[in-house]
Amino acid sequence: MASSIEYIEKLRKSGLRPTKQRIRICEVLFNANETFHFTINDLIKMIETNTNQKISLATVYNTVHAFEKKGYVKEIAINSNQTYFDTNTSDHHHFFDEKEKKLIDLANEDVEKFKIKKNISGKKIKSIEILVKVDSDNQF
Amino acid sequence: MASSIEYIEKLRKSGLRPTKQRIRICEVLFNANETFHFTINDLIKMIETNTNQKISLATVYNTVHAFEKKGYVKEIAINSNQTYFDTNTSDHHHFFDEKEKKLIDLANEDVEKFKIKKNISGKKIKSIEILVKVDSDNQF
DNA sequence: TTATAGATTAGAATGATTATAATATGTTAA
DNA sequence: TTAACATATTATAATCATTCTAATCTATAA
Repeated sequence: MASSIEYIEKLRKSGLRPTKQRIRICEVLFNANETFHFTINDLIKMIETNTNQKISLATVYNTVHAFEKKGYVKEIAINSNQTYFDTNTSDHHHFFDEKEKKLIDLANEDVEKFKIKKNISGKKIKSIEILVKVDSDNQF
Repeated sequence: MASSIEYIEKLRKSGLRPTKQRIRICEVLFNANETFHFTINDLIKMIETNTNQKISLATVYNTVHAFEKKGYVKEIAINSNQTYFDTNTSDHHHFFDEKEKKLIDLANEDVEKFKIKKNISGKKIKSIEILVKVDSDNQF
C-alpha cells in the first residue's frame, strides 16, 4: 500500500508528469494486495468505484499504454475482443479459460525449464509467453 | 496440390456443404506448397487473385471460423489489430516480429520439452501456445 | 422435382481503440 | 512568483475489424 507521494516519485523518475489522473490509476493498479488481470473497461469501473472523479477514456488508454512502455504493466497475448493487461510484471505465464474469459497466473516455477533452440538472424528475443488454454474437464 | 473433388469430399465428411465459396477457400488455403499465416484481409486478397469470383466478407469470416472449429486452420494467440490464422495445424509455436507484424514458425522440435506442473481442478488443457516476441538485435 | 435446412450476401450495427483539436496543467527559467 | 511552453486531458468523432440481419440462393434428401 504505497502513498500518492511514492507514485509521484515513481512517475517523475520515469519521465511521466504526475497528474492526478495518473496518480489515481497508480493507486487502483498498484495498491491491491495481489496483482491482477484487467481490461481497460475493468480499470474504468475500478477507477469510478468509491470516488466521484472520472477519467476520460482516452486518458485511461494513454496511461495504460504509457505504463506498459515503462514496464509497469504487461499486455497479455490472447485473441480476445478486449486487450488484457497484468499488473504482475514478473516473468510468468497464463492459463486462459475461454468459456469464462478468465486468466489465471501460471508461475514460472510451474513450467519446467526449457529453451528455444532456434533463433532468427538479426533478431533478439524480447519475451517468451506461454498461453495454456483450458476447458471444462467433463464433456456432456 | 489437391483437386476440387478432394475438397468436396473433405467438406462433406466434416458435415460442411461443399459450396463453391468453400471449395475456393480450400484451394487458396490448402493448395500452397507450404503452410502459411494469414489474416482475413490477406485471405480476401488471395481469393481475388487470378479470378473474377468475389466472396462476401461475411462468408469468408464464416468459413474460416467453420474451418477453425473443424481443426483445418488454427488461430494464433497474439494481440494485434487483426486476428491471425495458420494453415499449419500441427503442434508448433511462433515467433512474432512486432515491428514487421510478421509471424515465423517455431517447430515443436525447436523448443526443449517441458511440462506444465500446475493444473486447475475441473479444467483440462486444450492447447499450449508459446509466442516468442523478437526485435532487432542492434539498438541505435 | 420439390421442400427445406443451411449458406451466401450486401449492408447495417457493434464495439474496442485511436485520432482530433480545444482546453487545462505541470514544469522550467527568469 | 510568474510567464511561457511543452505535455496531458478531455469530449467527441473517426476508424476498422468483426458480427448481425434479413433477404435471397443452393445443396441435398425424399
